[in-house]
Amino acid sequence: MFSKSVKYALKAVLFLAVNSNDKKKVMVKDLAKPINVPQAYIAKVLQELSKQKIISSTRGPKGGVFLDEKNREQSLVSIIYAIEGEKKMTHCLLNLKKCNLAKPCPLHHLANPSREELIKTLKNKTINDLAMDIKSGRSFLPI
Amino acid sequence: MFSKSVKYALKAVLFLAVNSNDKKKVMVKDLAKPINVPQAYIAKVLQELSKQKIISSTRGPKGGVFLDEKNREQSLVSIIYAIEGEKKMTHCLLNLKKCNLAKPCPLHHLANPSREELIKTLKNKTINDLAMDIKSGRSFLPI
DNA sequence: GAATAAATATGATATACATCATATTTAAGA
DNA sequence: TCTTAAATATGATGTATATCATATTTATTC
Repeated sequence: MFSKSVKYALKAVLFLAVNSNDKKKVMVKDLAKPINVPQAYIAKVLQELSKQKIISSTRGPKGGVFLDEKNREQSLVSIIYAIEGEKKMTHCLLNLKKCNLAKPCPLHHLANPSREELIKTLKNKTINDLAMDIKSGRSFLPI
Repeated sequence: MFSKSVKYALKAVLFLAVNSNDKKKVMVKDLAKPINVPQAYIAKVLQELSKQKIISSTRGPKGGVFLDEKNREQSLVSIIYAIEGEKKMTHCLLNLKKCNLAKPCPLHHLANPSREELIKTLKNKTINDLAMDIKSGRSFLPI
């Protein structure tokens, strides 16, 4: 479904949503272990997220990565698209260039409703929404 | 979403559904071009499908690959699972081992309904169903 | 039963994705 | 302003997926 990089990114951002704020930064090495992702790898993913303003960071001593209020209001798709681009989620399921509503591929009408439903859901949910679910015990972020 | 191998498999099977039967076999080389897939690659995929009885084949002169009546009644998921296994479609979206209804991951309730809807749809549709769509002009299999 | 034409089996190469390692930049504190 | 601690940039290695090539098996036809 999603690439590993996207899964790692989602886990990292959710972890930051619960465990950081502009006063409380988290070092990459302290984030890698609890979400069970290789440190060097998640570091690279975080760099990309930082570049695209999905997360915030400061360098040097007392530095770290974190989410500020603006970051928290981003949608979940923004994370996915930041890492693997939009096409992968919206492209024709059979990779047909000419697939469209007027000339749909055999899977188009079958699968697109579910797919579009999923995308809509991911567009409407913010990082903060999910963080509140975790904080209130409605969902969990285990290994 | 799906791997290339799965996409190629789906295209190949749909092509066979429309262009073959037990009296009319298709050679691999005559199948590769119209569905725009490298011949040597689709050959390998077809071998796997044949081994798993998703498609039929005979060797030697006048041989080829084709779908018999039984093949046509298989569901679309059977093709997907034959190539990439079931886990990939049903596993937790964040790859969490312990994700389940009692302790759901943050994406669980969000994404699973759409996902299960899609799987159900793919389970209920047979290859023949889609072949009829193509034959009647309701859907298309272009490049 | 020999020649031929097809799928099948096997393995080699290429490309993309995942992981690891290290040098560079930046900010804090003494 | 020097030292240190953090993220960042860059590149190297490993692994899985995709692609290519070739030898083997099997069925047909003469």
